[in-house]
Amino acid sequence: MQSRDVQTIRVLVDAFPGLSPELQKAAKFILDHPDDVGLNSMRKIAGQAGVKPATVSRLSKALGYDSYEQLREPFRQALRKSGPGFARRLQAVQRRGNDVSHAMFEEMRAVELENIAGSLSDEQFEVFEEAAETLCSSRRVYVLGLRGAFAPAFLFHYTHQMFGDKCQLLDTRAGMFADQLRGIDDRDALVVISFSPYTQLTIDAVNYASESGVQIVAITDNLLSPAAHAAKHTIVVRNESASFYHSLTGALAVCQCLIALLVVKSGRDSVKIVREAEKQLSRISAYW
Amino acid sequence: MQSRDVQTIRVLVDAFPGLSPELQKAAKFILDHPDDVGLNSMRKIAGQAGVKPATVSRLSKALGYDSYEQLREPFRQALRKSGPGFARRLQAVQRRGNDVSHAMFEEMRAVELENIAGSLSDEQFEVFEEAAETLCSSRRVYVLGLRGAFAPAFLFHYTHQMFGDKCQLLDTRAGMFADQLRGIDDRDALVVISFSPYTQLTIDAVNYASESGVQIVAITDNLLSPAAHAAKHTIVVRNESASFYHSLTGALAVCQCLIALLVVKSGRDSVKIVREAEKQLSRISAYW
DNA sequence: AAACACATGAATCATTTGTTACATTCGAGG
DNA sequence: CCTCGAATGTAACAAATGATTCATGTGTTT
Repeated sequence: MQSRDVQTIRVLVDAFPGLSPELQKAAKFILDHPDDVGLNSMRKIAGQAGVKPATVSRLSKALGYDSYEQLREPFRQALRKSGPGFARRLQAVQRRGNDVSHAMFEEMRAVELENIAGSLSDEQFEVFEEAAETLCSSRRVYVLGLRGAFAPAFLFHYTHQMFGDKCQLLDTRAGMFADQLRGIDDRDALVVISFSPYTQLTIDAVNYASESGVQIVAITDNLLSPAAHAAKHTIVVRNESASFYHSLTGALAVCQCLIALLVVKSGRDSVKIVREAEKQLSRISAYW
Repeated sequence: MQSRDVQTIRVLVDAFPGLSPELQKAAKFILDHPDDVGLNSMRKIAGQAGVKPATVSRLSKALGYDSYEQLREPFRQALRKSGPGFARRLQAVQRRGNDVSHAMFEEMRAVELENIAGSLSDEQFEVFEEAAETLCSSRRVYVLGLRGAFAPAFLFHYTHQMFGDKCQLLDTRAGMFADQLRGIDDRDALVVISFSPYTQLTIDAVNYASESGVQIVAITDNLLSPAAHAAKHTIVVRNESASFYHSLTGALAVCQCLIALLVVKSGRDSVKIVREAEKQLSRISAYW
């Protein structure tokens, strides 16, 4: 499962038959250990391949590259998990002279795809799992998201409320914010969604909740976020944007995902939930 | 995000509060760009982090490592796609009986990626473009989304309001719904977000707006949707879900994209908008 | 205000890295 | 046998890297 899509590999295979024995030895090692090429120095590669450093240098030229660095670069890019976003961004900026809107459109799509992939990455699955566990076993679940983060917070609450009544959405309406937190303790959980620049009120609420022993699930943009400081579980969301404000697509996806895991853990039947909800709603003629 | 399971990251987060400002700057960069740490030299890291090379060296010691190489090693291991990292990943997945959860997690990611790609498809770009044009030239922009669709509707309004004051979010609070639509005519536009099963109230509002000659931009799941019936522009959103309720990720992405195009069309400077908004917010100490 | 600890920056050092010029080896053809 | 030429090894070089030392700032305590 290595980096097979490096174009250098094709160059290597094609040129292989015409190479001298020592160069072939070096080439074979590179084909067998592409990851090492991206990570180690030329001398290390040469050592592991049982070849002199100069041979690797010569191989680079023999393949048509100017230097070992040129041969190495594609392998390093392939190692990156967060794709070549920067290069693509630069390209998009350059094209902005021609068709501003369409270039931006394409860039936004690419960025949003990376936001999703980055936010729902396998590395974070365990955190999702544990967070869902915590939320499942807690008495009440409070949800807090202000400003832009209110959108995913709202959806979390709205969806959670469809299969359970222990979720409460915190908001600032009518200045009743603090009242909503009264009586919370370590049997409760708080889902806080906050991104830089962090809202003071959110941080205050998190600190208060933390002092009350509440289990906190932070959905934020950074492990060092003040929202994550007192959190038991921190889900890091990617919120890059091609426009002027942070994207909240990743946060929304995370919320939906968390809810889905929560439903599974609670042992509820998903289909049944929808049925019930729709039946109740149609009774009050909410549907078309 | 990226390779989170590097134990160094925990060390970094734990030690962070006790670090000096410059060391924190370096530490933050490492947390934000773990891949780069594995790939680039200390001097490159320092340069990108806006810090002197010596600072990164000092950071290594401050964290308890003997050298930068020691701090770097875990990141390099995490980058390898084969080798010990792969085994560890498998182990993590196999642990406990969370196969079901993990399978669902992976499916959700895949589905959400398709939702984004499908909603922000090239075929729809023209509709985006024209819709943005309509919204840009209209007197007022009303936004309507009920139930789950309220999340993207809210974000649309919230973001729009940052660079213009002609946007109004329609909601059902206090039963004042109809009052908000009073006085609209063909100089106004309505962004309606609605998915099956369509809320009756939404459809009623669309019909009323349509009779008033309002330009309607429909963000919905189907060209035949009742919300799209009277619409001038219809953006079709993909809202597949691996769980029990429709995904709204695509709708949110669409809203963000629409706003971005709107900003471009209005000729406003994106950076300036953010500056102004942040300045105003920090003045009322909303930030941390 | 003085003294102090500490953080930061600049400069320096030894080491490592990639390249290249040169020497050596090896095999084929006269 | 010798020579030529390519392939390979060796060594030397400049550039870059990481660490360390020293000097300068910066804020705090007495």
